[in-house]
Amino acid sequence: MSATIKDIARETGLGLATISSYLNGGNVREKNRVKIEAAIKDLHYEINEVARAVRTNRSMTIGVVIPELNNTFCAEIITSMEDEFRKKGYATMVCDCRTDKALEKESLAFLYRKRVDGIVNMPVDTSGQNLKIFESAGRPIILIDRKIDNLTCDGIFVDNKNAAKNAILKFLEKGHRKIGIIADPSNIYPARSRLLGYKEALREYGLEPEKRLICYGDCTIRGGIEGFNELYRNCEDMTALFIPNHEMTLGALIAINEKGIPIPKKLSFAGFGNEDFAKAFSPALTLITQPTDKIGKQVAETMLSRLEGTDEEKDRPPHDFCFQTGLFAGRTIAEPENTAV
Amino acid sequence: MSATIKDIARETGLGLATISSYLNGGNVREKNRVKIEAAIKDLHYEINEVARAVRTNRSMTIGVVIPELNNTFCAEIITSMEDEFRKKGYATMVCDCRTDKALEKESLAFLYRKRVDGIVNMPVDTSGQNLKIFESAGRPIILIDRKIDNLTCDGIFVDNKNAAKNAILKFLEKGHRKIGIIADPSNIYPARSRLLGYKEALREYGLEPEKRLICYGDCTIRGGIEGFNELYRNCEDMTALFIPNHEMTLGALIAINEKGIPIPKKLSFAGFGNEDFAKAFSPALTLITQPTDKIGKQVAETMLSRLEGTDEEKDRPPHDFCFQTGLFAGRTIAEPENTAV
DNA sequence: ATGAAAGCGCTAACAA
DNA sequence: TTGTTAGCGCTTTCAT
Repeated sequence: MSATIKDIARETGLGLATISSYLNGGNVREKNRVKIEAAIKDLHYEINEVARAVRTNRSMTIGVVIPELNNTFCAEIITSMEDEFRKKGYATMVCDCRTDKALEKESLAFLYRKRVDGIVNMPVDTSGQNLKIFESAGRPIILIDRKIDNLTCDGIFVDNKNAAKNAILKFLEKGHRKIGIIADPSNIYPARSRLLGYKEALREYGLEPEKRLICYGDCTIRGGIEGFNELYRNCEDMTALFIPNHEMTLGALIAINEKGIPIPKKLSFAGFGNEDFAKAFSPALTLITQPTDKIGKQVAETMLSRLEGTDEEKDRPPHDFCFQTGLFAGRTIAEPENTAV
Repeated sequence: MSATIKDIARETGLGLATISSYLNGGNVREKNRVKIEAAIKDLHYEINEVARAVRTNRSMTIGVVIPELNNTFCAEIITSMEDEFRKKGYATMVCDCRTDKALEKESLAFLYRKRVDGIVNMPVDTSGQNLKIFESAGRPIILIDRKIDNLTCDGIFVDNKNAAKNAILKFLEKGHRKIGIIADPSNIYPARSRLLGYKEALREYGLEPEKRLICYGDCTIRGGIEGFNELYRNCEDMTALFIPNHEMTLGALIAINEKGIPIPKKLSFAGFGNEDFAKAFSPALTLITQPTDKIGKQVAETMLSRLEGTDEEKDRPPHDFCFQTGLFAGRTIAEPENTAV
């Protein structure tokens, strides 16, 4: 259907190697360059990157497996890195595994069959088993947000412990002592860190974390709703609430509205999200923001240096990058109603 | 690096054709099937779809070009269709063109070079020029949300006129007469339709649309903020506001909050978005919801029938699908403060 | 059912 | 600089 370099060769009377050389930026006699360009235009020739890929063993594609595309954090990161990848000629194949381990495994295998040059993964399964095949094939792996042991790969993380700690300290400074949290139950890196930050902040104020104030929810809107309801049932004295995840933040807000609890009058609130989201609320939400754009760019930069860098860059030992979060100070943290306990 | 069918052939003592036949579901003697499967496991063989693609001239990839991934409407549709495509073995390559015509053109060419089997586009440029190459290569094109003339392709749309009309009728029923709208200025299909719905609803109530109540904003958060500010400046008597786009809805809410205008006491409000978003607000927002999941599934189904359907399905004349929107009835539409004009 | 061989569109080594 | 040729990993006739 479409024209091939053979067609160009025939039309120009030149050999294949000359055309190929031209296409790859090699030196071609001026006279021939003109001829080739005319033929390309004439035949609407566009290079076939699939054929090139089979020959060079480089597909110029990057695979990405994430738990939910429908998740601002993921979508923002992808937007940012896809841009960088495309600029360098790489297409991005994104698989949304719906936070399902089996689907994640399948997606990874699927992308391997597509021979992606590198893989970016925000892993649900942290055994690393499904990524081994990329490791043995020498294809770079970049992890986002979650660590995996025994796997040679770079990682891009957020200082979740500090993020949570700072938010809780804000509450404590205002006089709150009964601070609820809906934590992520999974044994993954950011989940543990966030809970750790919560506990550390409390201990700095000489408080021991209370089990009943810590409740668990999967990182979905539904998880946020159910988590809040559970917390509300068990802790009538809770004066502040922290939600360390964007989707659950949305869920908790839904549940809080359903119960008609006024924020921050009856309950102070801090969650995860971005600034625009925070400002759309009245009063504006106090939210921890994640530098998604930076994360995406760092993922791309790291991947590209593994793929196209100098030998020294390629062989550099695995490196972890860690970004600090921001805090958008809205108006949802007030003093508790009864400071006199 | 990775094993090839040659390795399998050597290990089993069989010919290439037999292995290939096995991989493609052909008949293989039981004894050989066992041998092949053992070798595959032994060598960690995974089929190389790039090589297969160059041979079959089918890359098993679908290209998608959208104006913004960071846009719930787009992200939800992609999530839904990517799922369907992957189930059938197709990977999805998404390019976010940042609502930039030049970048869209480049993305389309980029994906053509990757030889995607079909292209899904929510076009920024509605000239259709950039899609012609897919048309002549016989690769199916599916348009989302916006029409293009003189292009043989299917389209999946939303009944925007009705959506807008219904929202405006809600306002009118409550007694509102000064209803503002922040419209999309572009001359594209859904933009025009939404404005048309606005006007139709007013005329049904014997009202002539007032120019000063119609303001324009590009479909971004910033556009929503600026649009509202302009409207607010020019129309102090406005009692209701309709925003026919999700991003601008967020922007308008931000601007409204900044001015401290209480909703719905001083201003009734309706916008675009999804139910979870609506319920997170207090009071819950009245929003028009779009059936993104259905849209995504329809895109995939239509594409797959063009790609793998019977000859009759492949040659069926272009078809437009149109979905109805929903209306989530929140509590942001109240009676205007001064019904007695 | 299986094997031999050609070829998809391209790159790369070698010669000229 | 350019042309010839081989071959990337696979599928696909065509024999057998």
